[in-house]
Parts: sequence; C-alpha cells; structure tokens
Amino acid sequence: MSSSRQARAQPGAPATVSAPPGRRRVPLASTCALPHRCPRPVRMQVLGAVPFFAGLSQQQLEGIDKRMVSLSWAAGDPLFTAGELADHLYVMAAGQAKLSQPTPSGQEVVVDLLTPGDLFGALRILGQPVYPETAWALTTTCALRIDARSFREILTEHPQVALRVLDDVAGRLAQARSDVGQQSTSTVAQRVATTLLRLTDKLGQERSGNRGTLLQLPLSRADLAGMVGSTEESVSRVMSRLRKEGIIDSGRRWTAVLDRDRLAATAEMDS
Amino acid sequence: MSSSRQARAQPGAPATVSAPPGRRRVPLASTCALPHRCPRPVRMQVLGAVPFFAGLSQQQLEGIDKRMVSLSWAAGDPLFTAGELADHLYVMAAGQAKLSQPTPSGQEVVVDLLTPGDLFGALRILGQPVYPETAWALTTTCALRIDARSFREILTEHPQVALRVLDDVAGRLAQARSDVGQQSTSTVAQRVATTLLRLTDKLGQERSGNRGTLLQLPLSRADLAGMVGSTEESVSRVMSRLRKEGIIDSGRRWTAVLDRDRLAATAEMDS
DNA sequence: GCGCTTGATTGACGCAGATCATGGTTCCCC
DNA sequence: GGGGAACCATGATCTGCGTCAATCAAGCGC
Repeated sequence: MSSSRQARAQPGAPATVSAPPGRRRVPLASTCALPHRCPRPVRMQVLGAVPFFAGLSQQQLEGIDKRMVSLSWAAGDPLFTAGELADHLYVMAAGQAKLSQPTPSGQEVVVDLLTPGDLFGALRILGQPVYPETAWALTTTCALRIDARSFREILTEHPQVALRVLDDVAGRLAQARSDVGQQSTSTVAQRVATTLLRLTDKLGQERSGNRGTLLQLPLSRADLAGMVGSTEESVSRVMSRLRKEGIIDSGRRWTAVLDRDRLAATAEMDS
Repeated sequence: MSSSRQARAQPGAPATVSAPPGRRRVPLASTCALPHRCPRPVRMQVLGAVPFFAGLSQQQLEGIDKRMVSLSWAAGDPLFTAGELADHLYVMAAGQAKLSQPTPSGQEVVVDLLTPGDLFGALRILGQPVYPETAWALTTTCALRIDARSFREILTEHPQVALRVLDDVAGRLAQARSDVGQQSTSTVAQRVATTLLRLTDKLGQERSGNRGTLLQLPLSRADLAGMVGSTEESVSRVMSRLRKEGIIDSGRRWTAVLDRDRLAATAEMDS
C-alpha cells in the first residue's frame, strides 16, 4: 500500500471489499503513461496484430505502414469531431475511445466503443463527407491514421483485406440493428445489464484474490446512459440497486461484475 | 379507367381527394402482377442497374449472372427467416420487402426496407451463421440470389465492386446508428415524422393533379410501429393527428404526404 | 349484396422513467 | 492540505406512451 498511482490501480489491498466505505477507490490500470509517437517497430507490431491485416507478409505490412501515421491523445481529447471533414480512417493501437453521436436535442449517444485493433473513422467514402460522430479518448490513446484514398488503394490491392473489413462492418451493422431492437423493447435495467455483460466479455479482467471481474474502462454514469439510451439518473439508480443486491460493484468511473449469472438474469428479467 | 386492378392502382379518378370520406381507397400500384422467374435478358438488365455492378462489362455481368438464380415471392411471403442458416445473399430486382428482427419479447422491429438494387442477406460471412432477421415481401417481389462463397469470389475478382459494397454497408451502419440515437431522444411523433420524410424521399411518388406525395409502399400501422420502435396504437394516434392537421393523408396500408414542410417541422418540434 | 377477416381508430388507465432539485463523495490541482 | 470541480446518489414530481378494450371501416370471398 504505497501512495503511488499503481497501488490504487491494483486493489489487492485487504481493504473493505464488499463494504460500501471502500468502494470509491479507482482500480483502473492505464495502458500507457503519456502521449507519444510510436516508433517503427511498435507500429509494425500493431499492424501485425490487426485482424484485418492477418496473413499479409512483412513486406506488405511495411507497404501499408508507410502510408500510415501514428498519433496519440490524452484521455478526454477528441480524435476527431462530428461535422468535421471525414477523410481519414483510424486503427486503434492502444487505449480506448468512445464513438458518440450528438443528437439535435443536445444529448450524446454512445454508438460504439473502440479497443486496440478496431477500425473506425471515414468508413463511408461516398455520401456524407463529414464524420457523423465524435471519437473521444477514454484513456491515453494511440492510433494509426491513414487517408481514405490510400486505404482504398490497400483494399484494392488486397481483396482479402477488403473482405475482412466488410465482415467487420457488417458485424457492427448487425450489432447496431440489434441495439435498435433492444432499445424499444427492454427496460433501462435490462439494457444496463446487457451492456455490462457485453463489456465484461470484451474488456473484463479477473480481479486477483477476491472474485469479481473488473471492467478495464473508465465509464461514467453519463457514458453508460449514452450507451443504453437513458439518463444519468436512471442509470445511477439501476447501478445502485445492482450494487445493493451484490451483483456488481462500482464507483467513480469504474465498474466490476461480481455475479455474472444474476446479471444475466436481470438482463432478461421480465419485471 | 377500367375496372381492373390497374384502375385502383392509379388514383387519377376524380373521387374525393382531401375529404375524409374517400380516404380509404387503396392507391398503390403493384410493380409486377404475379410470381415469376425472370428470363435472362431481364436479369441482365437488373444486374446492369445494380449500383454495385456499375462499370462492369457486359461479359463480366454475364459471369456474375451465371452464379445467380432468380426467384420470386408473393406479398406476405418470407424470403428467408430469422434463425435460418445464412448462406445466401440477395439482390432485389423488383418489388419491396422489409427486414424485421424478432425480439425476445415477441415484438418485431423493422430494421430496414429493401427496394430494387438493394443487397441483403448473409452480409456477414464469418461469425453468426444464421440470419438475424426475417425478410418479408411487402409486394410481389423478385430477387436474384447468390451463395456466399460465389459472392466472395466476385468481390475478390472485382475490387471496385467490393469497395462499393463496403460503402453501402457502411452507409447502412451510419443509418442504423443514427436510428439508435433518435430512438432514445425523440418522441414517437418526431420519429414517425422523420421516418415518413425518409420514405417520402426514397419512395415518394407525386400524385398527379392534386398535390401530395404518395408513398409507394404498403405499410401497416404495425410496420410503421416496428420502424419507429413503438406500438400500433401510438402510431395510429400520431397519424390521426397529422391527418387532422392536413399534413398527411392515410388509410389502410397506405400513406401520402401533403405538406412536407410541416411534416419536417413536427420532426424536429420540441413539444 | 352479405358476412367475415384484417386493419385502423379512439378512450381510459397506469407505470417506467425523464426531469428537477439537493446533498454527499472523490479527486485533482494549486 | 484545502478549495473547487466533476461525479454520483436519491427523493419528489410529472408525463409520454404502453396496455387493455371496444368500435368501426375496408376489402375479400361467396
């Protein structure tokens, strides 16, 4: 139990685990410490790990790397903003970001979460020439950027890559459509539970010692509200209830799932 | 004006136009009369008109045509069903269909409308091996079908086609995401208005003589409810109000927009 | 023309959740 | 270490709209 940031990051300390008083400590570990520019070898490693580029030779990857530039942002910064001219694509290298769409009424709706390997940005070349959403860095973030024209060249040169990108986008489309369905037929509690389950599977990290899966992601109640299409207050109420029932544990911009089964139950509960 | 189906299809008759009593006549024209199998020349014409295949030579189109089979359905029939093994893609040739997703609670959510030239079906090859939604023919419908493997071959052989398909899917993704946003921030009236506007632009057909744009699409209140994520009754109330205010005209499975501007106003009205 | 089916309309009622308001924590930064 | 900002919690109130139910009109088959 030192006083450094790391101590807080790993909640191995024997402090209160289920008792409310100790609930507020921030248990999130940050992936990288400071904004930086990735050196060439790191970039190649990132590219090699991107699913889209699987199967390409080292030389082909280098050809792609030449057309990309690596950038980084601090937590809270926008990678790009809704309404901006959309002429670049991004590949997430490290960190996390949220894609949120501003609505006419001023609210923000979180339409996607981005983790390393994800492709986002100006996916649609024709049609709307501006980004429909803003990408906010949730943590310190590093991403590779490529201009749309070069990206199309790559896809033309490597049809398998194009097919994989198509699969990925089609998958996101299916996801978005199932979201639309959920929104209108489920209660807020169900939607929160569903979202937490999805996040657990994607970003969950087992907590050593005591049980529970920590969501490695700094989400505020407002972010969560944006993801389930509700308000901060309603989400807060749901989270409070789940916490009282011992299903989750949560605090300031962090959440842990204690009882996955009961969370799944509330996700499809009728009441 | 004979007494055949065509007579009803073209509402040029002097009958009551804006007066409520005459409101119920069905003014929709059907694209084709009976289920059939398209002959080769027709199919080539269809393929040539599909945006994805623009720019391909006659010979290339024939190569594609060889791998496709043309099928047709009567209004109300399913082209494929949610949960079925998803191994085919479809290109709409004539008619209209709706893509609707069943939710756990039994409701149906309409996630997309399909018109000639649209690509749908097993867009996602990897991952989920079943269709997530059912495609219902709204009118007599003719579509070309291709198996997923052949489609991937085509995309590999013609990178430009792959890029266009990607653009299309990305566009649908953007649409779906903006829908998610709308659902949670707008009222039912606003969503109905927005949906009607979109349909007007896509499928509107000016009514000769009197003003007003007829939606060339047999949508029931239930269908509309599925599109805006609401219920039949709520949609009916909204439609009644809009009709009383002279903004639209509607009846049994048909709708016409009389005053586009005021409809747009209600779409972004605060109250 | 006559009944039957499907789709649309309208009313009454109740509740989930949005909104408004207040106070308590946690954390950050000077 | 202290002040301020961001975040979270929770109560009170109000309302849009989902639900249940009854009626009516249109279209179709006979």
